[in-house]
Amino acid sequence: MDTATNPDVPNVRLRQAHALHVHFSDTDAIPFPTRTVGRGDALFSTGEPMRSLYTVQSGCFKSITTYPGSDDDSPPHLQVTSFHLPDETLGLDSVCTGHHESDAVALEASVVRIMPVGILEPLCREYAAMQHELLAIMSAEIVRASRLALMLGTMPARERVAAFLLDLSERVDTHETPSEELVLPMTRADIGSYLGLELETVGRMLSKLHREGTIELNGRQVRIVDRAKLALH
Amino acid sequence: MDTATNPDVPNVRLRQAHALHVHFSDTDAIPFPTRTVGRGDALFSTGEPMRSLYTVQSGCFKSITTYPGSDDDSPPHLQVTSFHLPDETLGLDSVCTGHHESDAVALEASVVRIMPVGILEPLCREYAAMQHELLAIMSAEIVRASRLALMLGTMPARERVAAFLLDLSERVDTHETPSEELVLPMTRADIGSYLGLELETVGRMLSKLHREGTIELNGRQVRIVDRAKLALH
DNA sequence: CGGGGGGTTGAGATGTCTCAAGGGGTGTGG
DNA sequence: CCACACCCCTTGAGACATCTCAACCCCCCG
Repeated sequence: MDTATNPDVPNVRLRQAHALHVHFSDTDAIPFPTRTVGRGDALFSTGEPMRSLYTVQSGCFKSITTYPGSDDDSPPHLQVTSFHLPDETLGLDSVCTGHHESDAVALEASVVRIMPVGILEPLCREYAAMQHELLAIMSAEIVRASRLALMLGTMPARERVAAFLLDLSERVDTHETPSEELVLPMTRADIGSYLGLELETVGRMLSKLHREGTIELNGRQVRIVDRAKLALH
Repeated sequence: MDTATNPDVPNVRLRQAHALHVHFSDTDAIPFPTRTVGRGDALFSTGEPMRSLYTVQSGCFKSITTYPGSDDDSPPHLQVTSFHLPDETLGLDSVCTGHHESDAVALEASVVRIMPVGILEPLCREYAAMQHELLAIMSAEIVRASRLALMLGTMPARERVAAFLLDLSERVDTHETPSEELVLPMTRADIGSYLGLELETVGRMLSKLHREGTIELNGRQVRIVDRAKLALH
């Protein structure tokens, strides 16, 4: 069942073992409809019945999970659980209950491809490769979420921010080589929520990395100067 | 695609929306082989090729994820990413790469049912309900991992321990009603690793809950006295 | 020109970690 | 049967990282 070698399943494209993002290569040919979402608008919201899976074509999204406050009047916990760049799939957390378990909000004007489940599941039953792809995507998502949990559980703030930058830079690469130049589409608060830090802490760590010469920093513009040092702590 | 109402998919059994654990009800009838694992032994280890999925029949496992240390000589990060009680499924993180991404270690003498993927995938293609179950289980796992990440990112130590106890008590219930009495099969260090805390902190929080009368505590024996108060912080 | 969102930086409060000591089981070998 | 070692757990005290609160800046937009 090795996706790299199994001749029965040639179409799973793992972007990078590291980044753990995949997309449906088979579906590229199928003329699924698209939808445009404005900055700050929700593609879907928690509790809505799931109708489709979505693949980002352009733009960027954040997924927000709500956890009911311990008591009724206390504010519920909120957290950004993932960011979704082009070619990545949204909505996988909803398969188990049939309802979305998170909000998907566009960080900028974005376009998604809509893959209705009514079409997807029969397709999967018919084509082994397709079924395997869907399973692989979901499995990758499990690993991704576990990695995040691990990071939140074990790494200090500085390493979290560094790892975040590295992960992002590897995911935005359109060519084979990761790009050193990136523009963060999200706020410090979004990053902090994702990393389990306060926005001030995120800012401080970015500033520190800047002062040390590991990155260049200008608002949301980041340039990775010393990738090795970034990975090395 | 609502698992509760869709007549095409009657067999998904969600134990509780909260616990987010499911099992293959269809496969109960199939005489899959079993395997016995001794306390402390690994059911599988990171990097091994995946051959099967496993369902716990009796006993308990922990999944350990390894994250390579930032530099080569520093010790790698380790974290317990989940515990697996009877009826729960192990090995789902390996579908994407075809290799196990974690170690599964028995916390006590345990028995698992072995479901070879070579049998499982064709089965899924043939039976819509089966396919849907597998997808639902994996999706549930995504939500579970995201919840864990959320908890690690936002909750203070005390709430983490409380949530852990509640989650466990809901998962061990063999009857309809959650049991107030539970025996923790794992060490404080295991719990701490899972919750992103040090073992001393876990112990202190348990002691504090005990002093407040929220739980009774005697080593690994826990009795939930005031479930409401436990949930309420 | 005023307002609001996003970002930076500082200083004190606080929660968790670290280090350390000691107690209770259990298994093993003398 | 005892002695010892080892593992697990508990508790304390100080160190440290991050959070909290606050002030200020910039920029964009109405």
